[in-house]
Amino acid sequence: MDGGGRSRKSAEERRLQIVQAAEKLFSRKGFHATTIEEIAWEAGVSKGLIYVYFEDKTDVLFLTLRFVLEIYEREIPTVLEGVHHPMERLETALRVYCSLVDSHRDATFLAYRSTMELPGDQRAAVKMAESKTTRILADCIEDCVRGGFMGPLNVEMLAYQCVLYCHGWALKYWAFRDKMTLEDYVSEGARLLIVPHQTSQAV
Amino acid sequence: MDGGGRSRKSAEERRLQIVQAAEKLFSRKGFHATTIEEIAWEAGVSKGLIYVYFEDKTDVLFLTLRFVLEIYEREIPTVLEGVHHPMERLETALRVYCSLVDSHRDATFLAYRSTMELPGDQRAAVKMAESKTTRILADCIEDCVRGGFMGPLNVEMLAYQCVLYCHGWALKYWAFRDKMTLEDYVSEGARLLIVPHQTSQAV
Amino acid sequence: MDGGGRSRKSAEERRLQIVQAAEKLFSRKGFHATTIEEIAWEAGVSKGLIYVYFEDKTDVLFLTLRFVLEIYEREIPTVLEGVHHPMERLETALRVYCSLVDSHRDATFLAYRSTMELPGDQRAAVKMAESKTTRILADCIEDCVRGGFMGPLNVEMLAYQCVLYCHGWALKYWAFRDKMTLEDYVSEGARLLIVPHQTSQAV
Amino acid sequence: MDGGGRSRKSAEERRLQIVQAAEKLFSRKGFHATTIEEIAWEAGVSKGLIYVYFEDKTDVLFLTLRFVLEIYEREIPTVLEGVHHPMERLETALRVYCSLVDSHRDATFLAYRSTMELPGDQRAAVKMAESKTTRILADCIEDCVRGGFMGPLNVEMLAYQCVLYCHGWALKYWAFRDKMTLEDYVSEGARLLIVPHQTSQAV
DNA sequence: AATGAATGAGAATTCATTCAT
DNA sequence: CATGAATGAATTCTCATTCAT
Repeated sequence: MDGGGRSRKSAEERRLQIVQAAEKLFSRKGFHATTIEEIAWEAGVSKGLIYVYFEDKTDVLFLTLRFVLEIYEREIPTVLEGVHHPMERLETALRVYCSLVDSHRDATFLAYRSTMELPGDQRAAVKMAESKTTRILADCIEDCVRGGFMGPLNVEMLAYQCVLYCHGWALKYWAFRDKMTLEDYVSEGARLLIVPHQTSQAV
Repeated sequence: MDGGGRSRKSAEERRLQIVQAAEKLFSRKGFHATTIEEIAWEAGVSKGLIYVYFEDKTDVLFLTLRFVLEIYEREIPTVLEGVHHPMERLETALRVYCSLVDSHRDATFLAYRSTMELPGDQRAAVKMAESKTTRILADCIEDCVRGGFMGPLNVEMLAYQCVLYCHGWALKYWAFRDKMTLEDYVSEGARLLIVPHQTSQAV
Repeated sequence: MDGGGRSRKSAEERRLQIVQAAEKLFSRKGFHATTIEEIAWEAGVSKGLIYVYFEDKTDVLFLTLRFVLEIYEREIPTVLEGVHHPMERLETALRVYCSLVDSHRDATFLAYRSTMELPGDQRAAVKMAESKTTRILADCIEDCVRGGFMGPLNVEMLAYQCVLYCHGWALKYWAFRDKMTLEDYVSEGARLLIVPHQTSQAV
Repeated sequence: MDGGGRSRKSAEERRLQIVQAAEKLFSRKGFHATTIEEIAWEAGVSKGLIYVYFEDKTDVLFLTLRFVLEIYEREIPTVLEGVHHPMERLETALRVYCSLVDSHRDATFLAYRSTMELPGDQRAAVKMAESKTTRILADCIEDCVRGGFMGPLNVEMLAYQCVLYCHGWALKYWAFRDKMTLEDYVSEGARLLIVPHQTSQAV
């Protein structure tokens, strides 16, 4: 239960170790300004080992981006588990998403800066991963609409707008940082995107 | 007024010629994947000449980004000139901005991808340039608020949201392209951001 | 005689197993294009094990070349055993040598391509091994001369010419393959090198 | 006639300069053991410049081999110009070829060692170049046959045997060097390959 | 004896930048 | 002004070899 699985787990640990070093450096300095050697140093391994666990440098980037995107995919549903009212769920999703973006501001920006460096299939995979997270928001919105809490609307599109809004906190942090807090940002987002109610509700 | 000026104007033409070549290539392939030599070819000049008009490669990038941002700064006010009603002005600004983004999708994306490649002072200058465009929108919003067409709100922030929304058309074009037209996108933006009117005030 | 010997025999088997994998790969792809890891795969052992049985990569090459050269040293005398007339022996040796070259074309070529990769002493050993095979031919020629079937001549030199001729089938196979069969090649060789008989002596 | 041509000629000079450095090093140490940096040093240019004049390292090898093969193609016909009797021409060709091989022993060996390192099309081009030289010998042989100085025979094949014989001086120099002089080698070759006369001549 | 994870020296190649003409 | 030949720092990637298990 422990001895046999160690070697396989160790490989995963290595990957994680390297990906985390890469996230740190890519986020801070960008893809091209970061060398494989620096990642190796940061991860505490040798240059050569990186090529055992990754195809090449863009593969490290790919796995790094996936790693970050998976955080969203994992964390948002976890927090949503305890929330049941559709509108509350949507607002919670937005808030959690924003707060995750805040914790991974540079990495989120990195996804925008660097996805184009990936070869076509990996680029597509990254977009797919982002779409999966967007789907979570879309589901929340759909529930709101189905429950009559929000008027009929283009669900997909609103979901993407929510995502963009959340990412905005990373993309335009330099502008927002001294104009508002994350709290303000989330509230404003809720006000703009979660078109509060509907005339139907006013009845 | 002409003889002496010709050489200066010619220098400006050279710069423009190079910057336009750079915009095309940087937009298509990214900053790092574009070589100085390619820019020289595209511009029809020699490699060496680029170093007469630019400090180094990032300087070309800087001027290229400035060049694109100046389009916004120049075009939006031009179109607004003939529009007078505050709400109409805001909506027009949004539409024009989106449609300029549409015409310069890759370059707009480029600004997000590559601003971090610039040295600190140039990076600041790019942000400043963007802020100037945002200011145009902020002024429109302010007029709406002042005229009572929109409720009291954080003008700066809404302005940035508008900008982000417009940029979103470039940033998430891969997702939007097969879900809606630019028209739809603009309309939806107007609906979300130009808070319908102040219903609360109407009661 | 068996229990203790088994491990030694096993070690020899290991060596053989690895050398045969190496022969296959070195012959096909060349020394540098073949990695130790590939040899390990082909031999069905681990990378590390190769270093138990060989000093380093060139040592594998050395043993591989020796292995191939030993085939000649072993096979030619075996076939000659049943042949007694000096001229017939010489012709047989030539034919067998050519046909062995044909069976090990790539490996024969390999010896020419790669002997220089070996350190001095191993290089000398390979040349020595080749000289031993040449000696077999030289002995045949000497017998012919001694028996008066061939005129007086530089035995050593002719022997080397015979060897070169046989190797020629591998070295210039690309040119010969569509101009003649191995049979033709052997006949022509016999005609050129086994100087018809001593016409001068017949007069 | 001089000034304008200088830049173009200079490019050819550069190539020659690099190829000669490469010939020296590749011949001495082999293709893989020679680094681009060493070639650059030897040629007195920078590493980078090599990539201006050559595609990559194998391209340097290709041009180097071609350069050597062209020596044969150029020199043999030159010497043959003054010789008219078919048999004398053939013998002269053989002697000149051997003596060129002697002057470029290592490079000739290099062709055998390294042709396989080339990509398919360049490999074919090298073989083609060698075939062209072989054709020169084949023409000589054909003239001998046509003139009745040599009996009917497989011209192509004999030509290749002559070539192989000449190359043999380089390939087996380690064996021949202390057994005979180049003169001896040539004489022996003439005796073996230029099947002196024909019964017809004895009449 | 056997494995294969880890290392790191080493090489090819690229490209921004300089400078003689 | 303009050119493009020349440079060399910087980087990715490979692979023989070691060694703990």
